[in-house]
Amino acid sequence: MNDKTDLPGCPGELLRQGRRVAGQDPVKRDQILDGAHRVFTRLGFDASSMNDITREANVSKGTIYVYFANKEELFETLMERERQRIFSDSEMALTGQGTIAERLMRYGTLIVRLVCSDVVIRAHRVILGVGERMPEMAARFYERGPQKGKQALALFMKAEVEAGNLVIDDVEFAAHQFSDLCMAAIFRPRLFGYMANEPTTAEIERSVGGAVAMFMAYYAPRPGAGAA
Amino acid sequence: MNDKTDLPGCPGELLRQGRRVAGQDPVKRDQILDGAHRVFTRLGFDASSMNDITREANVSKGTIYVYFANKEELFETLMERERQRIFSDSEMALTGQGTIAERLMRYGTLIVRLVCSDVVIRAHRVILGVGERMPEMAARFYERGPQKGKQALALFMKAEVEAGNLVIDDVEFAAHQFSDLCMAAIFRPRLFGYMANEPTTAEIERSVGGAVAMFMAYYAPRPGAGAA
Amino acid sequence: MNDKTDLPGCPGELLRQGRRVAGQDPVKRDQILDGAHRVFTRLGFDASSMNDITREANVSKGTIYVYFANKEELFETLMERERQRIFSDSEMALTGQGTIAERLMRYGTLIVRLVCSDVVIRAHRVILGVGERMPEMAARFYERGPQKGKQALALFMKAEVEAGNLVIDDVEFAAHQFSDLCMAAIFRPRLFGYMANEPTTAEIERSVGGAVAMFMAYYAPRPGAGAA
Amino acid sequence: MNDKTDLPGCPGELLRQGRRVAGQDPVKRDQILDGAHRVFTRLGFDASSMNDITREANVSKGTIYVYFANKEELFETLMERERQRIFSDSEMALTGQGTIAERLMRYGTLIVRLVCSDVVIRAHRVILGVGERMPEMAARFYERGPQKGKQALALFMKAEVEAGNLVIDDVEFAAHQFSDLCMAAIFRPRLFGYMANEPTTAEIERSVGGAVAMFMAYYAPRPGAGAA
DNA sequence: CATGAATGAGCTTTCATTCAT
DNA sequence: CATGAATGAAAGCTCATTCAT
Repeated sequence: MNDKTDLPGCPGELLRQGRRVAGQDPVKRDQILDGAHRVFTRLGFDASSMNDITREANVSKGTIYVYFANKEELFETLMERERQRIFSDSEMALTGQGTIAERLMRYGTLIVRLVCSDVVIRAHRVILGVGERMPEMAARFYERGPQKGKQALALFMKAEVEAGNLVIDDVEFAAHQFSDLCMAAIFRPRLFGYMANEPTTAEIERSVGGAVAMFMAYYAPRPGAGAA
Repeated sequence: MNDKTDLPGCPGELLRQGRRVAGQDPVKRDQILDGAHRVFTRLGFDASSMNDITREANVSKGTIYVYFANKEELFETLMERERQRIFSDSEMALTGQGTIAERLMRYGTLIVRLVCSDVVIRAHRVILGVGERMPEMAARFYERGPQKGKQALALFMKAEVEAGNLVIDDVEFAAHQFSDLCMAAIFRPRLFGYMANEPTTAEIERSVGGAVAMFMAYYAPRPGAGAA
Repeated sequence: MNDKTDLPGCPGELLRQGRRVAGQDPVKRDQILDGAHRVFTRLGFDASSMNDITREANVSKGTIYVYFANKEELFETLMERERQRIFSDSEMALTGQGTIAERLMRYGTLIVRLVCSDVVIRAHRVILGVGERMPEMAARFYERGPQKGKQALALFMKAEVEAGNLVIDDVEFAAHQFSDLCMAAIFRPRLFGYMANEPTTAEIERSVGGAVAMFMAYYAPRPGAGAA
Repeated sequence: MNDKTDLPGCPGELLRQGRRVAGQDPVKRDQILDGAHRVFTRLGFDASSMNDITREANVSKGTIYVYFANKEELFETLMERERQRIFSDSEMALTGQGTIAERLMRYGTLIVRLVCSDVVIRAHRVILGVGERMPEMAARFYERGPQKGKQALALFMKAEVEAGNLVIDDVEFAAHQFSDLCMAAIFRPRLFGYMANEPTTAEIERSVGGAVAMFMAYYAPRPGAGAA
C-alpha cells in the first residue's frame, strides 16, 4: 500500500527536488504533526490556531510554514498520517490459527477496540467536522481507512465461501454487516460522547460475541438448513 | 449593559410565560434559525460567521442578538430544533398492522431513510464537529435523538418477547443491533461523504431486508431450535 | 438667575411652539433625567447606553427621543439640572447673623459638605470625563456653579472690606483662596477616590476652621498690623 | 487561544526578568504609548477606539495586542507612565538655597506650573472620567502622584518646625493647605476648561506669592505673636 | 533555516437611532 | 404619544500568514 505518492502534505514532485525540501528534518516535521494532533483533536480544525500548534509543538511559526504551506495542508497531512497509523494492521487478525468464529472474534475485537478508542473517535469527530468543506479528504479517510479493513474482511469471507465454510451472496455487504454489528451499541454512542469512556474488554467481548453468533447463525451453513 | 432583548421594561416573569420574550416575533425567529441552519450545516460552527447568517436569514446583525444571546446559544437552539424535527415520529412505524418482520422492515426503512438523508447527515457532522467543545450538547443530541428511537424499538421487542414471538435476552442491545444492521453499509459511508447521494429505495430495501432476515434468523424461535 | 433660556435640552424656540413640546409631560421628563443621572454617574457618558437609561428610568427608548434629541442633549440637560440643584443656595450661608468668622465658617462648611458629597463628586467626574469633547459644557458648569458661589463670597468680602472689617486687595482672588483652603485636604482626594467616604462633620469643621483662622489671620486688620 | 504575545516558546520565567517580554521592542512600545496618550487625552477612555490609537501610533492593531493585553491594560500602563513622568521631581524644589519663603515659592511655582499644565490637566480629566469604574487606578494615581509631593512638603515643614522656624501642629494638613492655596484660582478653573490657557508666569507668581504670604503670616512665628 | 514581530482582514458583539405599530 | 423591534456602523479583539533578522 504505497500511499505516499499522493500525500496532501507533499504537493507534487517539486517538493522532493526543490530546495524547500532539501534539508527538511523529518523529526521536526513529526514534532509539528504531534503538536497539531493534540490541538486539532482537542479543538477541531477552525478553533485551533496556528499559535496553539506552535506552542504545543514547541516550534516557531515560521518553521511550520516551512514544512506545510498552510493550515489546511498541515491538517490534511496530519489526518493522512493518522489514518495510516490507525488502520495499518487490522487485517492481521484474520490470518492465523483458529475457526472462522475465532478469527472473526479476533478481528471484531481488534477493530472495535481500535475504532472506538478515544484517539480514533476524536479523529473521526475532527474529520467529520470539516467534512462539508473538505469532502474529498473525509471521503478518502473513509475509503482508505474503514473501507479498506472491510475489503480485507470481504476477501477473507470470499475465501471461506469458496471453501464451503460460509454461504454468502455478497461478501462486501456481509463484511459491512459484521463490522457494524460488532460495534452496534458502541460506535455511535462513543461518537456523540454519550458513552464517555472507551469500552471495556467485557463490553467489547459481549458485543463482538453477539455479532459473531448472529453472523454465524445466518451465514454458516448448518446441516439441513440453507441461509441466504 | 448586557441587554440582549432590548426591552427596557421587560420584567422577567413575563418572559417565561408564553413565547420566550413578550413581543418577539416567532416567524422572524424561525427565519433566523432557518438561515442559521443553512449556514451551519454548510460550514460548521466555527467557520460560520454571524455575518453569513445575517445574510442568509435576511435579517440584520442586531436582530439576531435580540433573539439569541450569542452564537453558541443560536447554535444550540438550532440543534435542539433539528433534533426534535428529525426524531419526532420514528416509533410510529412500529405500531400498526403486519407481522414482526413487516413492522421491523417498516421501522428500519424509515430510520435509514431519515438518518442517512442529506439533512440529517449534515446535522450529524456539525454536531460531531463541536462535540469535543460542547460535549453535553452532542451527548444530549444522541440521547434524545437516536437513543430514544432505539428505546421504542426495545419496548416493541420486549412486548414480542413476552408474547413468545421473539427470544431475546437483552432487548436494548438487540435494538442497537437491528438499528445498526439496517444501515450497515450506508451510515458510515454517508457520514464521511464516501457515499455522496442519499441511498435509493432499492439500496435501503436491500439493507433493511438483510437486517430483518438476519435478525429474525437469530432471534425468532423456530420449531426445534433455540436462539440466544 | 434665569438660566432657563438657554438650556441645552430646549434647543431653540421651536420647542416651545411646535407640536413636539405640546403635551410633553414634565413628570416623565424628570423620570428620564433621574434614570439618566443614576446611569451616567455610575458609568460615565460613553459607557452608559441608552438602554441602560431606558431600563433605569422605566421608559421606552422612543420616549426618551421624544424628550431629548439624542444622548448628548440628554446628558447636557441633565448636567444643567444637576448644576442648578447643587449650587442653588450656597450664598445663603453668608447672610444672616454672626461675626465674619462665623459666617465664613457657615459658608465653608456648607460648600465643603456640598462639593465633596458623593453625588457632587460623581457629577464632577462625569463632567470632567467629557470635558475635552464638550468643553463649553464643562466650562459652563464651572462658570455657573462653583464660580458663581465664589462671586457671592467675593461680594460679601467686598462689603466687609468697605465696612473696614477686612483688608483685601482682590476679593475675587481671596474668595478663591478661602474656598480652596476650606477643602484643602479633602476635594482632590475625594475627586480621585483616594478618600472613599464623604468627610465627617469633624473633618469638615477642622478643615474649614483652619481656613477661617488662616484667612482671618491674614486678611483681618489687627491693631497695629497691616495685611495685604 | 489567549495568546497575547504570539510567542510560542515563551516559557514564562523569562518574561518577568528584564523588559516585560523577551524580544519586545521598547521603542515600539513607547510609540504605542505615545499614540495612545494623544488619543486618550483627546477623547477620554471610552471614546478612544483601538483603531484611533492604531492610526495615531502608526502601528497595526495586532501589534498593540502583542504589547498590551487589552485596551484597559494599555490605558493603565499609560497612566502609570504619565504619573511617573509628571510627579518625578517635584520635591527637588524644596532642597537648595534660600529662606523658607523662597523655597516654598520655588516649590509652589513648580507644582502649579506642572499640575495646571495642559498635559497634566488632560491626564487628570481622563483619569477622573474613568474613576468610577477603575477606582483603584484613580486612587493610586493620586496616592503616588499629588499625595507624594505633599508628603515631601510635609517633611520639609516638619524639619523647619523642629528647627524652630515654623510653628505647625499638623504638617500634613498644612502641606495640603499650602498646595491648594498655591493653585487657588487656577486648578479648578483649569480642570473644567473655564481657564482655557496654561497660567502665565505672572499669574503663577501672584498666586503662589499670595499663598506663601498667607502661609508665612499664619505659620511663621513672629516676635511676640503666636500662630495656631 | 529558524524565528517571532508585524500585519490587517475579519471575527463576535454592542448601541445610538429610527419608525411601523 | 408610547413602544420596542430592527438596523448597521463600529467597537474590541484574534489569527493565518509574511518577512526581516
